[in-house]
Amino acid sequence: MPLTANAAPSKAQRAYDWIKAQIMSQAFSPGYRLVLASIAETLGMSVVPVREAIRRLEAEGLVTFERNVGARVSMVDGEQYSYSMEVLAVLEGAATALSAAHITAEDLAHARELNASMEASLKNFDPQTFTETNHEFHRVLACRCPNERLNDLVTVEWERLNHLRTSTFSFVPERARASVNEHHQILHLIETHAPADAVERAVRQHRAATLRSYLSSREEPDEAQRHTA
Amino acid sequence: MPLTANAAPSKAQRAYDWIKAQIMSQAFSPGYRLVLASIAETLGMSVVPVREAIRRLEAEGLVTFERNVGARVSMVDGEQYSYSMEVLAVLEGAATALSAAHITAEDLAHARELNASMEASLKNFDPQTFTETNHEFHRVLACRCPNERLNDLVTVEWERLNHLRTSTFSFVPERARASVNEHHQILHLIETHAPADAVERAVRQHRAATLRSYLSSREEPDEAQRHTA
DNA sequence: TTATTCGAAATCGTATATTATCCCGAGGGG
DNA sequence: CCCCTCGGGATAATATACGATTTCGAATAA
Repeated sequence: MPLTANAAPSKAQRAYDWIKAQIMSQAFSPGYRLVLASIAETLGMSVVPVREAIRRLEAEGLVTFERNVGARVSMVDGEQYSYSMEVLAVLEGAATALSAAHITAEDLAHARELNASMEASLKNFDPQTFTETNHEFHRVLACRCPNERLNDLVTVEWERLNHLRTSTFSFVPERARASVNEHHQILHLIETHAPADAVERAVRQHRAATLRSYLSSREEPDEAQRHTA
Repeated sequence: MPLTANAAPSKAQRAYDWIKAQIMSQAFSPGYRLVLASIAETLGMSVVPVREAIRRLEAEGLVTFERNVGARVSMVDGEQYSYSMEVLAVLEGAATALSAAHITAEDLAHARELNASMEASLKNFDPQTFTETNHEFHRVLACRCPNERLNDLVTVEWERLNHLRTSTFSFVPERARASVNEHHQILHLIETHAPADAVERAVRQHRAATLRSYLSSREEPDEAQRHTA
């Protein structure tokens, strides 16, 4: 029996986890060049496991790869951001609808608590915290979805959006209040056992509204700059 | 300029393409053990590119990996098959709805032709061909969807289902006729510029119906065996 | 007979070494 | 002054080598 009952995750796995963490924490921001040798040295391993880790991240869409040039953290331009938001609207809507029937009273209480916390933080608004709590809120509502595959896809899409600090609420703080109110409505629908497609519509429109806020906010900066300029 | 205008796709890429092709063509069927060294030898390369290829396939869910043991083509049990079908219903519904507004007359004609071909092949029914044409039909309807990310996800999910020859029509040939009829309805909705959510509902229910046929067909074999036993 | 231990074969995991490719700057024509 | 060509440095791509782990069968003891 290998006494390594501890862990010994493979180096490839460690590399994967580490790089992903760096990306999520914005230590590696979009466009950052991932140099195999230097990452390998930092982690005290050879380049082989690092390459494998990067391949996996590539397949997940977190990094882009160019032959003979190397990998970099994916740039997600406004267009791709919109695409991912749209996809997330669809996936999360479906996942939440499927989850609704299995939501427990504790889940609802937890979600309510999270939403209350978001409501409370509307003054002293911190986009970072707000976004995280928002994520947690939706995760709680969707987590009872029995379709594991769907859950995975929701997670991947969240991560894809999250690695941009672009989290919409940084751009559109005004959207936060409306968001909290829509959360109330979604909770109400679930609590009253509304039809699944009503839940789905509500969640999808909730996210679609967030996307619209983001998109219209990309127009205004031009004007704002024109004022200050 | 490198006169290698030819191609020279990287070996890692070649390995990826080759393995994926083997899986899709059922040369490597679910559960097949992917041995690095033998694949490397077959392709005339070392194991390193093969490992990278497998890591990418792993991230896509086509193969599963176990530490110190190796990779094998993913087994997709009935449950996972259902999950993927459900996900595909959601994704394809959304993609087709978004695509509908941009569908050209040629696209419609092409789709109609494909459906006619499916209808014609109802006698001399060949599940394999029918499934392929069915795939092509839906691809044509969804391909104008401007959301690239959504298109990618639809493709991945299709591939995930496809590498099982389980293609539902092998189990439930009776479903084929109903399927063709539903295709007519979907075409009609798109042609008459029905609202996007009507198209989405139609496509989703179309696939959900296929899934139901599959699920109920998994009950009957027991009875059939009881008769013959 | 059955359970257990030992060991060899197969295969994976990782490091190191070698080759190929790209990027960029310096130097030579036009 | 600008364009082209030619190296050198950085880095990726691949090969080879070796150590580590699992697997499985055979030999042995209960």
